[in-house]
Amino acid sequence: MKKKTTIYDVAEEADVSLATVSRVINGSNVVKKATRDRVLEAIKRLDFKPNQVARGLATSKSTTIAVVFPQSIFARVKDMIGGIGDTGRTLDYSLTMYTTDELGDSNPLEDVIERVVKSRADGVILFNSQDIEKGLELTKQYNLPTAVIGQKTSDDNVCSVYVDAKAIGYDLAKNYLDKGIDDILFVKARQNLIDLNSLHEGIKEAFVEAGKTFEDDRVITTSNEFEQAHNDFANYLDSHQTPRVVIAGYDKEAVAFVQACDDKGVHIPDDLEIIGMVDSTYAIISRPKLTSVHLPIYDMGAVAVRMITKMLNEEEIDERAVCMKHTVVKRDSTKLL
Amino acid sequence: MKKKTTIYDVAEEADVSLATVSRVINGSNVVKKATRDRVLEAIKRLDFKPNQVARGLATSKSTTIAVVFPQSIFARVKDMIGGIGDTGRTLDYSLTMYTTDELGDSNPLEDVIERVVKSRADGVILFNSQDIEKGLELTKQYNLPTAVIGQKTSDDNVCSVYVDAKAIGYDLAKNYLDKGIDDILFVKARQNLIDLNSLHEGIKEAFVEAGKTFEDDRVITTSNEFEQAHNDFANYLDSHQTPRVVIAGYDKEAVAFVQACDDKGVHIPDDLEIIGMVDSTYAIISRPKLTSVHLPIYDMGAVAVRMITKMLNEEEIDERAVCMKHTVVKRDSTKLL
DNA sequence: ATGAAAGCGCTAACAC
DNA sequence: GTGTTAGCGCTTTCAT
Repeated sequence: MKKKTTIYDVAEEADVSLATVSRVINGSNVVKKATRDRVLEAIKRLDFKPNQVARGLATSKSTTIAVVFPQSIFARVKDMIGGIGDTGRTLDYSLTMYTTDELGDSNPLEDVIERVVKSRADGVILFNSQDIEKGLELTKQYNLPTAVIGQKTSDDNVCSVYVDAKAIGYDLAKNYLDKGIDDILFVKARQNLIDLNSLHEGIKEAFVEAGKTFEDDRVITTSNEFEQAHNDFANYLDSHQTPRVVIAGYDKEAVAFVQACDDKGVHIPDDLEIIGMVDSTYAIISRPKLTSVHLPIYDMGAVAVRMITKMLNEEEIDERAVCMKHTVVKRDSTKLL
Repeated sequence: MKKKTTIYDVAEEADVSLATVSRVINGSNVVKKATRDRVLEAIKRLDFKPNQVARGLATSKSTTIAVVFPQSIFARVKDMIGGIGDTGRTLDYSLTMYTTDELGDSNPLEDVIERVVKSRADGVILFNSQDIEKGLELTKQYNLPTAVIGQKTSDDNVCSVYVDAKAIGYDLAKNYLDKGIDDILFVKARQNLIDLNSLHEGIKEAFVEAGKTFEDDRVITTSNEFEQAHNDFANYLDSHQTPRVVIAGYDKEAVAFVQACDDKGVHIPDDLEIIGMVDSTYAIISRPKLTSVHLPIYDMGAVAVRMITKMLNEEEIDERAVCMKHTVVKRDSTKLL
């Protein structure tokens, strides 16, 4: 294992001091052109790659952002990974990946954040989840710049990117209420991109405005596991009157509901209309194709990274909680929308 | 922003030298119990977190493994991320995430590896892809321990985890050939977990053994984009005789084919049998449910990390290319399997 | 415009 | 057992 070439080697090769080499690689413009060229050439000749670790120690910055993922989210966020990855690369930040598991028992968010702190990441990206509050407390305590995806929050050290979940719920419910339909079922499934509690609030609000109430028994909470969800829905349909409209927290569960309807001979969209969320491949695969709330996933990831870097560079931040625009993509599972 | 507490602070607080503190946090067993306790207490009192960056500089190790992902893979590997994440955590390695895009043009693997080298990761995990050879050349050149997922390779500095794609192709084809069916179509789609070229080889081999040849026009290459694939298949069915068996490189494409059949009134599995790969949620969502080749995704991720750490610690490695067992999960899209 | 030297926070010889 | 000290590879004053 041949030793890595260091800044000293380059300095010697170019016959300058290491300070000058440092200046060149950091783009300082005080270096004379001739000298700079000589250094650049030496760098090339020796295939020198500055050691980020040493640089990190010297500057007390790691140019690293930690991304903490609920493991389950991967299936639905490939585009977001794209946004995060591309932006990190563009801004020259490394991304360290931390996973938390579904239930958060064996590897709670708090432990993960401890790790992040030890790693000296400059900032961290968190996803909306049950235990995010505890996480935010910790990042505040460590003064760790934080971006939250999927939930509106802000603080001294935290920014967020989210979609207006309340409006989604409100608009959807109001649309049907206006048409005299109040027979709505809300399928709550674990979801880290849309704050389902707010969405629930929105539905309730629309009902109140219409002089009605959205009862708690119009909410069904289910598993993220397809067959399990499918089962739950089949049971539901067996034991309840078929609702007229289903608002599902995530496309996958919407598809499960569609299939349960299919099994029971409930026709979509004539007997029942259903709306999914996220607008993932599941929405397109479904038969009938799913009407779904589209989220600007890629951009949300990109914005999250950008916000963190702004906090790090103490750039002006006009909005610490950025609301991204969602759109409802109408397909074949609705007709009165 | 209050300054982080360092090993010096702890040393002072505990009234020992920093060397002793270092010994304590590194679990050296030469420290007297009383001293150790005093140090431990000071660490707790000051909430000291050793700086991994400084440690990395001092040891010339980053205890970091870089994971390079084709961005597209995320949707299908959440379990693998689980395996990688859990194992990394257990072994106390950080994981740095690098994404490459679909086409590899704007962010070629080579550039990513340059970044990895700069970051001083101890090792790197790569996925099977078109341009992996160039990547391996580079990691060899930099003497960077590498684990490849999804393709059999090995070298001085590289290990791999893979499934026997050739056997998958061979077994599947042979099964039908033995039953007198040679009307097989192979759907090739981009896939980073199974080496589709080897799979193709396997099919060919079974044909040769049966005294036949598997013609090149029995292979259809398609997009990873669902609607596009669906379209391609619809066109195919319109312009060709309907095959008896379809082997699809990935479940999503298999589902697209199923729907194309559905549109044309081709009955599955009576008229046409179809087999998917990976055994993802798509296989279960499909109607009829898809027979699919199941991969031990989580374990593949875990093994990849473990192999790298073995290389790093110069542990004995009995097998540098580990073949994982796949299984065929029979569901409703086949009947003669 | 360039060099010398003092850190950044930690590990690991080497002393005692 | 514990302390002293020399690095690890780089950035950044401060001189020159």
